[in-house]
Amino acid sequence: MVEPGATPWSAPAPVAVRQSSLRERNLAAIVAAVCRAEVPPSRADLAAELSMTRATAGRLVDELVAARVVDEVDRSQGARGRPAKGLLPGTGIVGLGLAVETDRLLVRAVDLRGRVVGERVVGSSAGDAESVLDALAHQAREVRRGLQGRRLVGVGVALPGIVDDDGRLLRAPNLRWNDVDVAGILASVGGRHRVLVANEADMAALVEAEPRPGRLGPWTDFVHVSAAVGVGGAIVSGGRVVAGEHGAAGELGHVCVDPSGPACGCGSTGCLEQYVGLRAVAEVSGLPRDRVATGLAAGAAAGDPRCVAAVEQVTHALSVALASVVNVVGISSVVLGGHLAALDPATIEAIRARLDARVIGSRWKPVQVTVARGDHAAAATGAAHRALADVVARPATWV
Amino acid sequence: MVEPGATPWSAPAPVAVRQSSLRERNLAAIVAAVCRAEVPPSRADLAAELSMTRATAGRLVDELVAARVVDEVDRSQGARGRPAKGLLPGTGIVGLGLAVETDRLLVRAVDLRGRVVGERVVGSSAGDAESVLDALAHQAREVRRGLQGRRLVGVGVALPGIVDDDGRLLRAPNLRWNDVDVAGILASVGGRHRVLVANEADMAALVEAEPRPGRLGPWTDFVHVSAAVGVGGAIVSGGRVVAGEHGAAGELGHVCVDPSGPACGCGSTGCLEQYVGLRAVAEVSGLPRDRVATGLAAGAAAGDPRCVAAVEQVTHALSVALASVVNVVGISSVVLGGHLAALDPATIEAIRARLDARVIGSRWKPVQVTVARGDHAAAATGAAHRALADVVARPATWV
DNA sequence: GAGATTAGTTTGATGAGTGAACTTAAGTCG
DNA sequence: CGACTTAAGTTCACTCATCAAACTAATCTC
Repeated sequence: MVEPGATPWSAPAPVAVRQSSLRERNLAAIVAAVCRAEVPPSRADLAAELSMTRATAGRLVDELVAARVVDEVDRSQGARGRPAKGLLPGTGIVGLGLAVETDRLLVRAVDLRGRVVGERVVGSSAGDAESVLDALAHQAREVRRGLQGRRLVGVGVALPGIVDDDGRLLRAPNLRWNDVDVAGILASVGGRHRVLVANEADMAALVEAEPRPGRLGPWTDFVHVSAAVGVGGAIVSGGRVVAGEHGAAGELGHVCVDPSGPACGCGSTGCLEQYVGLRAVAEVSGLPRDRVATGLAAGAAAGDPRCVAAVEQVTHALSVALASVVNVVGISSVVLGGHLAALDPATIEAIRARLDARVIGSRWKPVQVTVARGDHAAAATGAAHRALADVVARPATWV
Repeated sequence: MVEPGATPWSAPAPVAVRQSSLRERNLAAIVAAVCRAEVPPSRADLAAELSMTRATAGRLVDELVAARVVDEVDRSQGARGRPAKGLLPGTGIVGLGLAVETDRLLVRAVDLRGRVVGERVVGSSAGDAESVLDALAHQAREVRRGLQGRRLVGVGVALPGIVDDDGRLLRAPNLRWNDVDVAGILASVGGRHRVLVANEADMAALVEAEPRPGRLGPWTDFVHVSAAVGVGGAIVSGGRVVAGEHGAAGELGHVCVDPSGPACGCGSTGCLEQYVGLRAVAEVSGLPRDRVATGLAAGAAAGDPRCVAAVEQVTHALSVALASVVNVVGISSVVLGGHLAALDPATIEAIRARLDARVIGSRWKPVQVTVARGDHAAAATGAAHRALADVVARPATWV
């Protein structure tokens, strides 16, 4: 996953900054502050928080209001002095999120406040990439038509596979797609906007990190496991999804649990996916695939021996694989998503305890394990957030 | 490892930027450009490269020259026009790097050009932390005394253990130290400068990424394995060492190779360290510990069955453990250091090939495996670089 | 030695933020 | 009810870093 502005982190700017960069920077600071605020701040609040003068804050906010990136609302409360006008992320700015899942196509339009302002979900007829993506594009255009004068600022696409920097899907085993130019095929949906393509696990993790655009959730550093037929993952550090060289970071499904374990489609043996993927869990537990999420914990609680065995297998494999991950990336919170989000608290605690035993740093900071918030369209929401992230990061281009 | 203050320019600034930030930023851009240049650039070269005007470049360079952060040199070559004055990183700026190893204490003074301008190596009498660190501080003061008017800008300390953000060594199994306030004990060495403490693997990786301060080496994204009695590691992305929440990232030694393997001191089982650490390799190969680096490859080549077995064990364990790491962090280059740097090319290739088979992204980007440059004081050099990094990142505070 | 060429410097203009004074729109209190 | 207090927002002159362009300096070429 590539960052919006792509000037990496804090690297010494490769090129000089000029006066206009100052303004861009401060516009971004204001948008970020408005997005993360719990209550709508006034211009004066922003000036104090960002240690700029009221004059500057006022001028910049005026520009943002004109561009509809922030909205003014009445904040009539019985305070002394001239009443402040509260500022909120603009509802006139929306991002479009698209997702291809193994059996569904999703489109979501989300505004800067994180509200869903348009949605479509359709079952996908398995088929070749071109026709499935055409169907998706059609749905997206329908959602776009319903936006009623709101400003579309970008399109994100979440895919269950490995994606390169140019928006090409290199490989999606569970879709049986190889080397598909997704960004190119969907370009028409974005109009003049770039179509941002990324792995669904990264997109889902984005929502976990930022439940609303520009507003960090309770977790800013965690490893996100998103389990379905395939097991993916993402590493989030400081509220940002960590990319690998080719956006290939976070392939948790292929961390080795046991080198003498079963062969995996990836060419290796004993991969995590072979223990906790939907296919494996369904087989061991005897549950049909679409009942695993809802039925596994209940089955185990009821004493069904196959369900108990499946839960034990999941617990064991996750604790081994995640311990390696936590030791390597030094991030000690884990969020479980997909069908793993339905595990019961006792199992979660068992995983946590076994992880603690294997993690070298747990003595100073115990490992935390939680489950993802239940959003049936996390990846699509994340894709929309991804599109909106550009406005939050560089509002100057939208003013 | 924590970044030097660095207000990231690209991340949403938590606070407004003002005119002076512009200057700070552009000073940093110039220093970075001077450091990474292959030939000493002129003011005009810098202006062109950074797309600022010659006027601006000239003024900022003048300030840096006055502060001795960059030096002017004659660049008399038969070119037309007024001869340019070349610019090089200043030799008047030095960082001090300290390292505690299991049997040695090292101190190195390095200038901004990456030249060693002072060094001391002494054997360490095993002892309690306080007395060992006092001895180290004494050596450091001696080196500092020999700096002859150069400006000391910081002190870095490399330690074989886990370190927290405040410069406390939490745990160093191979030194048998626990919870030592290293930064506090060594504060006198730094004078008014902060003492920057980090894991030796991170410091060594820094030198691999940046052979000279501010100048990236051939690898900017890699996983660095530093093997000795303990096995540590560091993840370098974009030329920067990735920190975990508590600088605990990169604990490669405790990635699980086989959950049913031997117990490890960390409380887990089958950790990489139990297969490729100096202790394990010495035992399997029958070589004395201090001969492992030099004798292992030779022994295996000569057909010694114990050495062959040791090499096979190392090959197997590294390929399993590193595959997980590469899949998780999405970085496909691996640099082997410590006694692993002495493995012969055939073994390196065998590790590479087995890794390729296990890495999900290898189809698009084959895994690369190389060995570290042989620097007997990599950690101390890295610590000195770490101290100098602050000048490169924020020269304005030194002007 | 005149001319060409490029490095570096000087000078005034521009744009963005600062500080302080000013205006506006409430609530408070006699 | 009207004067006073309080705080938000606005205006305006000022500062500072960069830009643009003219100018000076030093060397090579012919």
